[in-house]
Parts: sequence; C-alpha cells; structure tokens
Amino acid sequence: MNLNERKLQILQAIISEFINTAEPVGSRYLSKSYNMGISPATIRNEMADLEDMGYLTHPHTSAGRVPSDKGYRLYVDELMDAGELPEEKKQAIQSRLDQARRELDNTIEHAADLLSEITQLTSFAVAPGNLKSRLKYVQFLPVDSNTVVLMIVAEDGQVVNKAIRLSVPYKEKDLELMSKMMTRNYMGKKVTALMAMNIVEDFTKDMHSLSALARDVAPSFMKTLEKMLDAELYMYGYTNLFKLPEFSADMERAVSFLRVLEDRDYLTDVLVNRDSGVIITIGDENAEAMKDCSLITADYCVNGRYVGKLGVIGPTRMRYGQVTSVIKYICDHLSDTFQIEEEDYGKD
Amino acid sequence: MNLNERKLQILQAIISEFINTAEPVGSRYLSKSYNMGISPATIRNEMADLEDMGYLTHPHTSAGRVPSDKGYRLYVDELMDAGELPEEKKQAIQSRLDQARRELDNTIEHAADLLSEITQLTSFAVAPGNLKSRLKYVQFLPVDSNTVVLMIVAEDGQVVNKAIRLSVPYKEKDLELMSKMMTRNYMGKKVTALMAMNIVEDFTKDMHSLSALARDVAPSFMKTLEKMLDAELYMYGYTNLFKLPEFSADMERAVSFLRVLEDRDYLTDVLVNRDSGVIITIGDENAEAMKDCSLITADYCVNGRYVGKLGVIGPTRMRYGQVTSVIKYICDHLSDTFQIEEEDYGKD
DNA sequence: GTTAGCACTCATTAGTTGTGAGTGCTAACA
DNA sequence: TGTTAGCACTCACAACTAATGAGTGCTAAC
Repeated sequence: MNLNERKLQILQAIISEFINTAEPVGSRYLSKSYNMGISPATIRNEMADLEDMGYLTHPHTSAGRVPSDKGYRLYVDELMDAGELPEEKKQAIQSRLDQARRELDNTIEHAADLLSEITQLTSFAVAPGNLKSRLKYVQFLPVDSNTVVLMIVAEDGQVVNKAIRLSVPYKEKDLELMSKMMTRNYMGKKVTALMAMNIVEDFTKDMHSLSALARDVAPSFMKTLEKMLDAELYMYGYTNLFKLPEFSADMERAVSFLRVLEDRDYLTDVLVNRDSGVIITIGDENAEAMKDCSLITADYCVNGRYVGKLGVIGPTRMRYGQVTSVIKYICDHLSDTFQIEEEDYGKD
Repeated sequence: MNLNERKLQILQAIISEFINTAEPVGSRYLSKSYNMGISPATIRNEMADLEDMGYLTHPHTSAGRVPSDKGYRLYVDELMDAGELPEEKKQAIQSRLDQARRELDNTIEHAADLLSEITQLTSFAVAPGNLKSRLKYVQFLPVDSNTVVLMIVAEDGQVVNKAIRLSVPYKEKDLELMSKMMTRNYMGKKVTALMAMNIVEDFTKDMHSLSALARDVAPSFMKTLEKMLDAELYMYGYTNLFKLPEFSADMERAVSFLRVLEDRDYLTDVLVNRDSGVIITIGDENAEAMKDCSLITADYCVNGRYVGKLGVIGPTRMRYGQVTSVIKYICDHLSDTFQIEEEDYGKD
C-alpha cells in the first residue's frame, strides 16, 4: 500500500481540518466541504488505509479520524505551508520588536512575549551560558561590614554577581588585593576549566596572607561561576493553554502539561540540548514527560554567533505552518538586528 | 445579638472543619463529632444567628454552612492558633535553609521553594529595589566592536548590568573616560533622583567630547537604572493549586487564579505596596482580581534592615494558623541568618 | 475502482427518579 | 426563656433510561 496523491490530499484535509476545529473529521463532511469529487464511502476506504499505515487514529468506533503523531510528522515534512509571512504581519512584528533594540536582554524577552501573543501558545526563550566563555576579571566590592559583592565578568560581556556574607572581617585593601590576584590568576581561562580546578586549595596556597577570607569566599566563587554557565529561561503565556478545547475539556491533561512547564530546570535542559535550526518535535518524538506536546524552536544569533533559542510548546494539534513561519521570522529578525551594524560603522 | 462563647466555639468548629475537608459543615455532624453537649437543633439556631451576623453562608438551602470572608477574618484575629512551630519542624526547616547560607539570593529562593513545599500552596518572595539606594559607580566594559556592557553598582551592593549595542564606534579610552565622568557626576546620588533628572541633556552638555557615544547610551542608562528599582519576584509551586478540591472541581476558578499569578508585574506591585509585618488579607479584603484568594506575607531583613517579603497565596480556605507559623518562622530565621554576625567578628 | 445502502457502534444529551444531607419552623419541654 | 424533638421541605447528586446523531465497516451492485 503506498501513499498516492489522493491519500495525501485526504490526509492533508483531515489534518488541517482537525487543527482548526479539534473535532474528529468524518468522511461525509470531507466529501462535502472539500469537494474532491469522490463519495464518503471512497473516502472511508482511503481513511481505513491511512489508519492501517499509522497516519490516523480513531478515538472510538463511531467517531471521525484524528491525526496520529506519525500523521503530523508527514504533514510537517511534506504537506504544510511554512512559507514567508505576509508583509503586513512582518511589519507588525518588526514595529513591536524595534522599540528596545539597543538592549539585548529586553529584546529577547519582548520577542518571546510577542510570540506567545501571536501563536496563543506558551512561548519561551533560552539563552544558554556560553561554555567557551573566558574570564575577564573578578572584583569584590565592599557593601557593609560583613557583606561583599562578588562580580565576575567574562570576555564575551556576560556579568554575574552575588552578594556574599563573610564570617570574618575584611579590609577594603584585602578585597582589592584578592580581586587583583584572582583576576591575574584566572584571566583568559575558560570558565569550564576553572570549575574543574580545585580552586579552594588554590586559594589557600596562593593567598596565604588572605587565607581565612579566601577560604570563606571560595565556595561562593564556584557557585557564581556556575551561574555563568547556567541558561536563562524566559517563559510567557502559559495560561493560553486553557483557551484550547483539548485542555478546557480535560483538566488532568492541562495540569500534567503545566507541571512540565513548572519544572524550569527540566525544560531548560531539554531546550539547551536541542538540535540547531528550525526544529519541530511532535508528541512521542519528545521525551516521555512531553509526549503529548509538540515543540517548535529556532535559533537566534548575535553577530552571527549562536546565542539562544526561541520557541513554543503546545499540544500536538497546533498550526505548525503558521507558527513555524512566525518563529523563523522573529529569529531571523533578531539575528539581523544583532548583526554588526556595518553601515553605521562605515558612516563615521 | 452578640457573639457569646458558644457561638465562637461553633464558628471555630465550622471553620476548622471546613478548612480540613472543603465540605459544607452540617449541624448534626458538628453535634456528634465535637460533642459540645447541645443538639443539632440548637446548633442550627446558633448557625442561623452567625449567618445573620455575616460570619457564615450557605451554598444552597439544603447544604451545610461555609465560612464567609468575615468569618475567616474573625477566625484569624481571635480564634486560630499561630503559635510556635514544634521543635522538629523548626529543625527540618533550618537544616534545609542552612545549606547555602552565605549566598543571599539563593537562600531566599530556597526559602520560597521550601515554603510552597510545606504549605502546598503557591509561594513567592519579593525583593523590592531599594528606593533609597545611592549610586556607587558606573562602568562600561568593552565586549566586541559594537557591544558594551553597562554596569551600575549601588552603595548597598546592588549590581545591575545590561548589554548595549552601539550604533557608533567607540574607543576603549572613551569608555573609560565616560565611566569615570559618570561615576564622578553621579556618585552618591539617589537612583530615584537620577531618574528624575534630564540625563540625556546632561550627557550631551557634560560630555561634548563623547557626544555621539553619550547620546547613544543615555536611554539605556535610564533603563538600567530603572532595573535597579524594579522588584525581583520569585514564585514557586503554582501547580499545587490543582491539588486542592476547590480547584480540581472548578476549572474556571483555577484558571482565573492562574491568570493572576501569570501577571507578574501586577503581583509584584501588590506585594511591594503591602504593609509590613505579618499580614493576612482574606478574600474581598484584596483587590478585585484576587477577591477569591487569601494572602499571607511577612518581612525578612538583612542586618535588621527591611529587605523583602515572603509569603503564600491560596484560596480563602487555607490553614491560616499553620501557614502563618511557618512563614513567621522562616522569615525570622532568614533575618537571624543575615544578622551581622557579631560573635564571629569578636573572635578575631 | 467506486458507490449506495444498511446495520452497527458509541459518545452525548436530556429526562426521570431516588437518595440523603441538611435546613427552617413549630410546638413541646425543662 | 433557652433547648430540643419532630417534620416538612429543599436541593445537589448519582444512577438509570432513552433518544439522538455522527460516523464507521461491510457488502453487493455498478
């Protein structure tokens, strides 16, 4: 049994119909509304074939057909239209994004927010910590008699800081000295390399004059470095899910969905380890916890260098074509915005 | 009609019963289980009085009684027990919190997380930006040919930073110069005062040598200052709500609850503007959007100075006594942990 | 290969009824 | 005068029934 033109046509009709209505699609309706010139009975035969091949299923005997994950996969790969966005939509997105284009972090957050608004799904943006980033300098700032702020700056401009409570008194001079020593010792080293080192020992050896202070600070220093490698996750529109018929009918399902979204560490992990490019994963192609969801993600770049991902998560029934187009466009637009502005530089 | 001892006793019984079961409480059950030595009929008379006084309501004619918001208020003010936590619970909380006690931000997050776990409600912690904070220094760090990081440090140790894309080229020297000029001009000034100033004009006047650069940076500088006054909000356990019977039965209600939680700006605003101390607000005592919720918050301090709030949000039916005890204890413990460690200082 | 016809399935909805928890009221009681 | 037993009444809820209708699968004819 092979997928001839007519079978594909019927599959496409069923899937786009189901995506719109969330109701199982029957043969009679199809025959009428999509006037393909064949009778319901013929369509039923074809449907039965498509079901045998695994592209469709049945919620129960007397219901219409519903796409399976495999069916969606075929749809996404072969049938759907994820073309260019119409010009007016592009304009609308642009004007919304260009408001704060000088600021990297804000822009990404806005983009994610906008994405959830347009798609009416849950959107997220993730900016993984740069594994290759190298330390630029370390600085301790005095705050009050027993609190200092540790600040670490990486060569790529990432800054992390942490307030630290000390159990021993310090002199401003000591802090300065320690800042300088640490900067000298660790400058240019990869953050990952530093984390593998036995810094605590290092500290007490190199900085005997400051040993008590240094020993106090070492664990926090490691924690702060860790923070540098941590990914940042933004998430928007998780109540959008409840507007969808599949969830407003089925509370259980909605809650198990929410629980996945609540586990930010898990979600971050999934996203960070995801392949690059425009990636769509459908239902059981995802890990067990997300086998009822589909994810679409794409990458955005700064100066052509990969920086993070933007995407949506939703039920397997979603407008794959439109959503993909929007995500693609937003990511491309972000990457363009954060391209080195050569024209500007040329001017001066 | 006044609230005699017996009425109070009945009210207390109804409320604690309802808090446990989420089912309307009937007169017969009360008479049997709480053996107060009076018949159901008498209890019914008292109940009718309590209802006239506004402390109870009726979901429908043939149902038992349910506390009203006013009833909960009386309960919270007069009847409930929010005493000391038993020693073993204190121990458990302490040991969970003491893991990362050198790091301020982590500890607060852990505390909020723990709070949601213990209470099985949604917890949050908010650390409002310090309105009195004064600027300590400003620094621009070069990242790549058209990106710099702006870093602002306040006297109290708060650090904010932002990556900024420039449209004009810069020299490292210019950045240094600008950092120095801004630090000199703004050091010791209140952040709120700076925000009221017309910095953009200031910039072009004071720094004519850097005018293009300065003009480019000014709006981002303002935005970054803003960030310094923004409150940080952490939230944990919002799916806990779905475990409660009032929400698993009534989807609508759960969703409208979630929508409130999703609006972080609104929630932050409510929390920041809340009175100090251990505050309980019940049902319609809250703003319209939260008229079905109750909030309990308390403050935590660092070095005796007010720093932020920790609390829970849940349905009006909650274990006010226990939850209040836990929140109080956690806040006190945090404040102790972040008290200047005089003993330690004495040693050296 | 296509289609009309028909029996069959099954979710959904509306209607019906019984049950039980609980109230409010009244009249009798201490 | 406060307390209580008794009883009629209310109303949510669950169980059952029947009707409806959308849709399938199969068969036989075209």
